[in-house]
Amino acid sequence: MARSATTSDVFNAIAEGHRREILDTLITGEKAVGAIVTELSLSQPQVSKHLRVLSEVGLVSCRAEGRRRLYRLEPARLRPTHEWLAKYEQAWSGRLDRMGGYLKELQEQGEEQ
Amino acid sequence: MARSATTSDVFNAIAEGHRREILDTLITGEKAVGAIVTELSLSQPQVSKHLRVLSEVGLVSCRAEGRRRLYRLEPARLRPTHEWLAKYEQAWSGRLDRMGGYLKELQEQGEEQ
DNA sequence: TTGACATATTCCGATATCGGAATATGATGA
DNA sequence: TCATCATATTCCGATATCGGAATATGTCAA
Repeated sequence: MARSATTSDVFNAIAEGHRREILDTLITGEKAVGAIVTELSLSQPQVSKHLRVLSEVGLVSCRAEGRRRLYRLEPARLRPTHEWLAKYEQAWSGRLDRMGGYLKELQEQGEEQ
Repeated sequence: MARSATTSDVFNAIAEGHRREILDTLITGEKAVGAIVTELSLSQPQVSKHLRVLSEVGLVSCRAEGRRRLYRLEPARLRPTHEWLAKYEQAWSGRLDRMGGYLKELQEQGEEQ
């Protein structure tokens, strides 16, 4: 066996720096491929390939507008990753009153607004 | 050029499932290599190699006790990753009212229970 | 239809990865 | 010292990865 496919899970998808930059770029809203190419100074095929990976993992979605394709962030897909990390937040913030606590926080965050 | 080294940053280090399991295992406290091997049913060299990667990235530290080596979590190293994700939390929790209707859906899911 | 534009795909080479098997290192206790 | 336990390292093969170059697909406008 060898390494697991990047295309199969979010953790691997965001392990790539350029892909993270692309996601960062999409925070402000939908963008065409060309816009990303310009903004990040990457090659067009490079961007298309990264977008494909992000798309397969569900981190972005795409709609066609004329001959352009607009990609949009799907931030909800990052939630499990964020929750995985949240467990450790407890550890570094010093609150060690065990699990259960972080679940409440997540819940509160959801209701918060 | 090819892919960037796993050993060089936290994102790549935690992209591997087994390494995440090892970190999860260490949440409760220091553990010897053998204990991890038993707990996760991985081979000993496999665990040692993953620990090496985690160690090089600073996600774990190590101290010797007799002939055993006790590894300990260094959760602070996860903080930048957590912060990178936190930006997106805004997006899925609905505070970015620039985003469309799917945010409301997520919001409802959060309040739902 | 044709040509220009926007994006996606394919082919490729160099390199990294993971896991297994075997072996090396290192500490302990008899 | 020697045998044993605990861990680390090396060598290896199969496979995935990223980026570049070239090319294919698809859409518009004249």
